[in-house]
Amino acid sequence: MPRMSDVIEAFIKELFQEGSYQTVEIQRNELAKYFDCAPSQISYVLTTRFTLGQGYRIDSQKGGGGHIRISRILVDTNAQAYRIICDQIGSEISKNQAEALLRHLYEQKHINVRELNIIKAAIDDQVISTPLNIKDKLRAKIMKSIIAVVLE
Amino acid sequence: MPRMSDVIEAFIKELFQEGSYQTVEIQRNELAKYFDCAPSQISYVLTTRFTLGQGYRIDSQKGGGGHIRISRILVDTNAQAYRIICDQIGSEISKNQAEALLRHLYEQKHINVRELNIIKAAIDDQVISTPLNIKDKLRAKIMKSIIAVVLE
DNA sequence: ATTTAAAAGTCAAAGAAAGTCTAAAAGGGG
DNA sequence: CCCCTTTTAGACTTTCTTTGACTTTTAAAT
Repeated sequence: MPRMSDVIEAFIKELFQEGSYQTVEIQRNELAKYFDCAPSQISYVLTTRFTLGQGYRIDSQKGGGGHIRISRILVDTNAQAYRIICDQIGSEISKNQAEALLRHLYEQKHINVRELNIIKAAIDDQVISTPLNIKDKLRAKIMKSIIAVVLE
Repeated sequence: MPRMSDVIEAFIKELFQEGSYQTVEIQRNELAKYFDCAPSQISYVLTTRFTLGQGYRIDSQKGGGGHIRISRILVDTNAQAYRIICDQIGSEISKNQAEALLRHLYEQKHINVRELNIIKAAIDDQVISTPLNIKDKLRAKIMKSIIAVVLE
């Protein structure tokens, strides 16, 4: 059973593909009706899968004729990308968030598959598990260190 | 009576056979129900029989629609090389030893400069420094995990 | 201006997985 | 037979997803 959230995520990313838009507009209730889910699930997808670190910005308007606009952000320098990503990572980051971020770096062709796998291997949950439970902190540090290299 | 764990192990390995997949996805509760055992027994089988050293990587997702993905890495030729390197690494490795090893991998053209730098970034002393002083242990785990990828 | 209705936002509870930890049971070697 | 290791079971925890009730904002209608 595929997750609804994944389906919705894929659907929205499809919209970007078609005609290679930088911006996509949706109506939350419409989309919810289309997928037969709660409107707040659309919000959930947006906040977990279309974050700044993943290269998207959301803005929206309430009220009649309201809508949600999802924009792919353009970063012109690697330094800028680095800063945004570091902000997103913060002082700790879960496996999931980290992988979402890596997927984005891959999609943007900052890293290739092999590099993707190397990095995943480095931040793997089992690998960095320690007596103290500081996995997420550790992962954040490793990620930042590596990303500095790949955006060099 | 054959051990349940062995049966489950064989079953999962069967799945790899069918169609020669490199990756197999299971649902822990499903499988447990199928074999009429505790879900945690599935976990037990995975942690004892599908370790990195045995050439597998596990990766999972909790929550609705969650699953466990088991990937087979390292086919025979490289498996041997891998074991040798792992033995060399042991349960801990200093920064210097690690870098010597990486230099060697580089000279043997198993990794390129960029990959070398990525890996160095991951095992950097500052990066993996922890409250308890388990840097070298941590580094050993990270190295082993990454090397499995680069020998793939 | 005021009201109304049509959006989107928020938050918390319920649900659906997998993970962890420990105790008990079963095997196996000496 | 006894001790040590491996296996099995189960209770409890953590993480992620889904749902729904309630709130806020705003355009349109009166």
